[in-house]
Amino acid sequence: MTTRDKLVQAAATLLDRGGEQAVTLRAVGHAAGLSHNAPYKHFRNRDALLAAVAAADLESLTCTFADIRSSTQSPKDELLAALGSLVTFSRERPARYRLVFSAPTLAQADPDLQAQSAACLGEIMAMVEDCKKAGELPDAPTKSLASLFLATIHGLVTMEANGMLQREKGLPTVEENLEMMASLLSG
Amino acid sequence: MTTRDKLVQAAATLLDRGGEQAVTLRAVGHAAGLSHNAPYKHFRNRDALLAAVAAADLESLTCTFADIRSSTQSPKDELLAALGSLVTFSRERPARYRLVFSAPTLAQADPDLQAQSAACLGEIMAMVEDCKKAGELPDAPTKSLASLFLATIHGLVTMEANGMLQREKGLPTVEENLEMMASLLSG
DNA sequence: ACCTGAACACCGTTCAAGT
DNA sequence: ACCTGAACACCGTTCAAGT
Repeated sequence: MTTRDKLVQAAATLLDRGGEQAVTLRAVGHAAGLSHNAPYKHFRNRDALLAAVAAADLESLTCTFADIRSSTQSPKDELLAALGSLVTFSRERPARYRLVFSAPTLAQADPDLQAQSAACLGEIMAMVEDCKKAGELPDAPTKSLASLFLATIHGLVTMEANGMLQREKGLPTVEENLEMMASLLSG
Repeated sequence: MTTRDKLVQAAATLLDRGGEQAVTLRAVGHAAGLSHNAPYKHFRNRDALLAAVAAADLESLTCTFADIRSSTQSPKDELLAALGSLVTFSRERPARYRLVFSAPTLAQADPDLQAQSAACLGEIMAMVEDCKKAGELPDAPTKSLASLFLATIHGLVTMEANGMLQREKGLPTVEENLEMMASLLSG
C-alpha cells in the first residue's frame, strides 16, 4: 500500500467519522503516521485529496454495479439492486456520498472524477438497456431513462439526509418512492 | 431594514459571488458596514447565519409557488412552472440552492429550516392535488407524487451542476428529462 | 524523491470593554 | 442592547532544509 493510498484511506476514514470538516490535512497526515504537510507531496491541495477519495469510491461503485450486472437476476432486479446499493452507500457513508454526487466544485475541477462518474452512469445505462430488451421498461431513450433513475435516487436520498422525508410527516420512504416509480413506469 | 436583515443580505450576496467559502464572518460584517464579529450579536455562529439565509430563500420560494398556484393556468402547467422556478434558482444561485436543498448538517440542526422546507413541499403537494382532480396525474398518493417530483428535480439539477448532464455525452437536459417524466406519467 | 518543521495569512470564536 | 478590538486556537499553504 503506497503512501498515497494511505493518505486517501485516512481521509476516507475521517470523512466517515466526522464529516468533511473533520478532514484537515493535519489530521490526515497524522492518521497516516506522517507530518501535517506530507499530503502536499502527493496532492496539489486539499480539494485534490478529496477528489481522490471520491474517485476511489466511484470506481468501487462502478465495480459493484458490474458485479450485479453479471448476476443471474432479472434485468429489473439487477437495476433495483444497483440503485439500492446507492441508497445504502448514502446512508452508511453520507459524507463520502456527498463528495461523489453532490460536490460541484470538486467535480468540475477534476476531469478524472468526471470520467469516473461517466463510467458509473454507463453501468446504469447498460442495465436499463437490458431491462428494455426484456420488456421490463418502456421504450424511451436509454440515456434518458438512466439519468432519470440516477437523478431520482439522488434526489430521494438527499431529501432523506436533509430530514425532508419523515414517517411522522406521512411522507413515503426512499424505498416506497422507488416502488411507486417502478410501478408507474410499468404501466 | 434591521441589522440582522442586512447581515443575511450580505451573506446571500457573498454566496452568489463566491460560493460558500466566500462567506466568512469577517466579510459578512464588513459588507454590512460592521466589525468582524458583529454577526455574533445576531447569530449563534456561522451555521446559524447560513441557516437564516436558507430559511429566507425557502420562504421566498414558497411565496413564488403560492403565486403560481393562484394563476389561471392548468394545474399541470402550474406544477411545471413551479418546478421550473426551482431549476432557475439552482442555475442562477447555485450556492444558495445548495444551502436550501443539499445541506443536511444545517437542515438537521435548525427546526425553523425544517418547518420552512415542509411548507415549501406543502405547496407542491397542493399543486399535485389539483392535477389529480383535473385528471392530469395518475391516482397515486399525493405525498408520494409530490416528494417524487421534488426529488427528481433536485437530482437532475444536482447532476447538471456536477457536470454529469452534458450535451456532448448525448445526455438529455434537465428540461428534456422533465418532459419525459411527464409523458411517462401521463400514459 | 519524499519528508519535516517553521512560518504566514486567514478564519471562527471568545472575552473584556465601550456606548 | 449592540458594537468594537484584542486575543486564542486552528487551518491551508508555502518554503527552506534535511535524508
